[in-house]
Amino acid sequence: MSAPPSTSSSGFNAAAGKPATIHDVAALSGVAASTVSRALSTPGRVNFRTRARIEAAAAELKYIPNAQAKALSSGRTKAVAVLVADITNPFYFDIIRGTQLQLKAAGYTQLLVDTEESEEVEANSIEQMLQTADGVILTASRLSEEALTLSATKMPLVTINRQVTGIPSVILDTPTATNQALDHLISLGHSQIAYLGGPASSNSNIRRWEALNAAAKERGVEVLKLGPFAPRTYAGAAAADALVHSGATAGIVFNDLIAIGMLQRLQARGVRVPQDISIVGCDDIFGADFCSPPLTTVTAPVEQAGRVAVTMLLSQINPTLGTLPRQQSVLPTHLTIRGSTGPAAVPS
Amino acid sequence: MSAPPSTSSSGFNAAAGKPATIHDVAALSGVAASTVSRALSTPGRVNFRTRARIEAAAAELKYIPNAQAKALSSGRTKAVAVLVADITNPFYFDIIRGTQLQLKAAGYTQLLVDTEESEEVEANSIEQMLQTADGVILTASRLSEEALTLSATKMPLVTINRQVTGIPSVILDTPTATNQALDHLISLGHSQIAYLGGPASSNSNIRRWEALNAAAKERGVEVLKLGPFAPRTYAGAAAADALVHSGATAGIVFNDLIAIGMLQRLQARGVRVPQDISIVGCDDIFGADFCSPPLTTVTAPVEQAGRVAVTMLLSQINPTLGTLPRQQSVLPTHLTIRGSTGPAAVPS
DNA sequence: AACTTTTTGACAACCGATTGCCATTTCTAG
DNA sequence: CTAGAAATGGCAATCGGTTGTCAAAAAGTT
Repeated sequence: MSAPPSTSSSGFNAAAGKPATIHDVAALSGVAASTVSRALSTPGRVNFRTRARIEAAAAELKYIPNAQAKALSSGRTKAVAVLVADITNPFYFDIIRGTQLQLKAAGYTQLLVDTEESEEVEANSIEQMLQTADGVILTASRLSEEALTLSATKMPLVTINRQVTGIPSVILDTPTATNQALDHLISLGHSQIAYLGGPASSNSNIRRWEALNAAAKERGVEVLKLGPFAPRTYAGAAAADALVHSGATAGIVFNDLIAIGMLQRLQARGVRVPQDISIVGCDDIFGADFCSPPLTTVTAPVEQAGRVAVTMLLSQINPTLGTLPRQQSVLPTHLTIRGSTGPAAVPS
Repeated sequence: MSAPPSTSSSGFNAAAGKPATIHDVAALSGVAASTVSRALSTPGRVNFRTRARIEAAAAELKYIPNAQAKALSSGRTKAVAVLVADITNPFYFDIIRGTQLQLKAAGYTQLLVDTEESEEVEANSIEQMLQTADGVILTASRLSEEALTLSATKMPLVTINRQVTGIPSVILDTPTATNQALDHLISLGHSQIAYLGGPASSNSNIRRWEALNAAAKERGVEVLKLGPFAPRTYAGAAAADALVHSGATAGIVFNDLIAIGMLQRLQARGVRVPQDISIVGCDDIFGADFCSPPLTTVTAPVEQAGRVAVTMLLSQINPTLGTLPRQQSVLPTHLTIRGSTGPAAVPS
């Protein structure tokens, strides 16, 4: 049957350059629009032969379902928002990479949102995403427990590095490895150790310091707390100066960004690493392995954290698979020893 | 007036936990839904007092317009897709950062898409985005000129580092600075110079090599072409070996990723940089300043490229402002000299 | 005061799907 | 051969807005 150039009411093919709609497909295959919808989504709901016809028509017209219309009528957007505090930070890039990969594999779109380290922007973004996304992944949330719990009742939510009862979360277990770092330094003979802290509002920072402090007490050494420092390389200068001034021979740093900045500053000041001072970073970001000296750091599976978060979120969004969605996932970390740590300087 | 607990037809307030709609706002302020729509979008179209009432009602109900519905009826999604070839590459992160910042400032959402270095995935993604986004930014497109031109007729498009007549583009003028790099090396006494190329399908790679080759001829030196190498640090090992084997005393490398990988490999092999071999990178990515030795490289305003691309795209999407949208924007780059280049080794 | 011009707001038709409900048709079984 | 179940496809309402059209109201003119 060749298509007659019908001058009838509404042309069923995309005469204009406009993309084909479900109605075009319906017209071409001689069924109702609803049937097309069912054929394409509910496999068993439509006759085998009919479906074949419809699929052929869809292919011919290069039909691509309109995401907006789909979202409006179904309530599902097939999009997930990933909120990061600061897109400038390489740490988040690894997370984004992980979420992107996993979301794409599941056919979801990633909405990247920068909350600019602001609690307010974060809250607004979540509110906004309520309608725009099927779920949200919060990396290093600044929100209060109450606010988070409330948000979690409104939509699927997964946090990374933020633990709140009742909210699924992915935790990078850095405290454990930070304690390893402490042991590492102690075994190298260090006794004056400092912790160079990150933002006061950072949950990871608090957890890490508490674990470190407790571990230090256990081992009978004292750990000095310095900071807070902004999680940027340039803050490393201040951190380095503070460390030198404190008299400690080793520093455990909130993250690699600051640690790398410290390395540069120490070098500029003529302080040798690790001969004069040892430095331990955290995260093992891009660059930690090739800075000078290569950074001893706590390696965390950051990208994997992003992937796991997506998996948990999706199982929350589509609870079909019988398996109960995991509520929590703790990812192990480990200490990677490179060149920035060494034996404590012998007091001359 | 206190709100009576009316049992009338449809409750106008969000009795359930559902977000308020335009109808709720309309009911609460006693006007039609269309009036609410106009009050909120077309400022002068609605009476001052009425608008105030509506805005108050909207605020009270915490009304947030539904993005999907808006998109469906208006045809505009307020979203822009940014296609990157490989989200793993730090280079793209700088672009993403730039686009994110600028898009957010304009109230647009960024849809991040990884095309996995595949022409097909890229083509599909564009097709998909036709309905989902108001415009697309293509970073380092792999598509043919015809395909690009065709796509550009269907929706607003801006390319980065890809020049096709008729399509607005942002070009990072690396060739010019690469030639500076050549002069730099020549002035240091190098005469055996190699270009370590990137992916054969990369447009930047081709442009850069052509410029370099032409410049070399002008200056009467010979530049050897090696590669292609994948734009990854691990490819640096092969690149380094190839460079050493070639006998050249200096290498101009496709990008910093490879260059940094080379630095590591050369160090492992005991080849000193810059004493034995000089290396020039490209892009000045995160890490180029603190690797060992710090990398001499072509600094490109990558983040700015992202921002400019967004600006150009938006002026294409909203041609209101009278000014003609710029068709092309060439961003200057410069050579940043650090520690990886030095005088040519005197043949012993 | 009568008439024209401008504002302002409501009605209703989309946008492109999904989905509950119902009418056929087909298959199975009694 | 027919009643009843299962499979199949269509109608129409709905999602939450936008926007063209038009009537009513307000303002301005003479």
